[in-house]
Amino acid sequence: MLANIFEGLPCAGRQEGAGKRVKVADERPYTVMLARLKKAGLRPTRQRLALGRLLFEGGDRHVTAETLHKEATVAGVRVALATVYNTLHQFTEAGLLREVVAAPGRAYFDTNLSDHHHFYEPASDSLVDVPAGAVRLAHMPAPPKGARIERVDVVFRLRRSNASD
Amino acid sequence: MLANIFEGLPCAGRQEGAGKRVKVADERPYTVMLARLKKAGLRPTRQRLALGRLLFEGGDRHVTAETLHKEATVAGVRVALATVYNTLHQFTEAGLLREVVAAPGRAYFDTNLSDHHHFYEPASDSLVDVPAGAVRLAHMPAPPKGARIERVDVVFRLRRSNASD
DNA sequence: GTGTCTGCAAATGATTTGCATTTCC
DNA sequence: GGAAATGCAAATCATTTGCAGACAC
Repeated sequence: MLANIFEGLPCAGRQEGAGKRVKVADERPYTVMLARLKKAGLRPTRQRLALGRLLFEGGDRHVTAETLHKEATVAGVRVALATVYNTLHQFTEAGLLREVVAAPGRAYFDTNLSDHHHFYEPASDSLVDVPAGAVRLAHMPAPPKGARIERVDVVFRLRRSNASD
Repeated sequence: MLANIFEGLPCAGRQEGAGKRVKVADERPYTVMLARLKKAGLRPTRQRLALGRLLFEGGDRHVTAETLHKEATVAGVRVALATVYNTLHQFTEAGLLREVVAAPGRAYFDTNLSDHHHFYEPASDSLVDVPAGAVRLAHMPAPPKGARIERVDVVFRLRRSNASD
C-alpha cells in the first residue's frame, strides 16, 4: 500500500559526491519522488520529477494542466504544456492522481487519493474536498445489467449566499 | 423550490384525437411548446420551437449540442450549431433543462427535471437516470462559510463487467 | 544504442463570438 | 421600426497528436 512507499529509503544519509552544494535539504524529497515514480513504472525524467514534487509536496491539491504548468514555469521548471497533460494522465493511470469531473470543459486532478467527494464553487471555479465520512450514501442503485459501479462521484455545487441575498 | 413551469399546461391528459389527419394532431404540441416558451420569457422563434419539441416530446433525454443539432437536421429543421448551443443554455437558464457534468469535455442537457442522479458509462459515453429515491444521501456536509449547497450531483461511473469478471 | 520522453507547433473538438441579415412584436 | 434572434465563419479554449531531437537505462 501507499503507506510503505517511503519506508526504508536511505533518506538520511544520501549525499551527492564532494560538492559545495547546499542542496542537501532537497535531496530527500527528490529521492522520495524518484522511488515513487519507479514504483509506478514511470521513468523518472526531469519533468516528471519536478511536476511530481510540485504536486505531492504541498498537501492535498486540485490542479488543472494549466495551473500546474504555470506553477512549474514560476518554479523555473521548463516543461511543455503537452508534457504536463501527458504527465497528469500517466500519474492518474498509475494511481498517483485522481481525475475529477466537476466543471464543464475543464479537468481537475486531485492529489487526495482517499475516499472523498467535492464542493464545487462555480464563481471561483474551485474545488474543496469533502471527506467521504461526511456524505454517507445510504443506498446504492443497482447498475444496469452487464456493468458494475466502479466509482461514485458526488459534487456539491455551491452558491455564494450573500447576507443581502 | 423549482416552481413548476409545466403547471396548468394541458399536457397531462394525452389523448390523441380521432382522425387520421396528422396536421391537427400537430397543433397541440406546437401550442404547448409555444406557451412553454412564453412562460419562460423566451421569444417563440422557429428554431426554439423546433428544438423544444425535439427535446420535450420524446420523454426523458440526454442530449449534447451536437446530437440535438444532428437530430434537427435529420428532422428537416435548419438551425445553426451555434443557435443550438444558445438555445440549450437559454432553456437551462429558464429552468426547462438541466445541465449535467459527467464526462470531461462534453456538456449534456437533461430534460428530466425531477430530482435524480446518473449512471455514466464511459465506453458508450452515455447517461442513464437514477431516481433520487434510489440513492439516499444520508448526510449532507456543511458547506463552507458564505455559501450554500445549491445542488448535489451524484455520478455512478460504470464499467462493463464481463461474465468472467 | 535503443526505445522512451519531451518540446514544439499544428491539429482537433467543443464551445463562443462578431457581425450582417432575418424575424418577431 | 427596433430589439432580439439567427446563420455563418472565424475565434477561442482545453486538449491531443505528430514528429524530430533529447534523455534514461
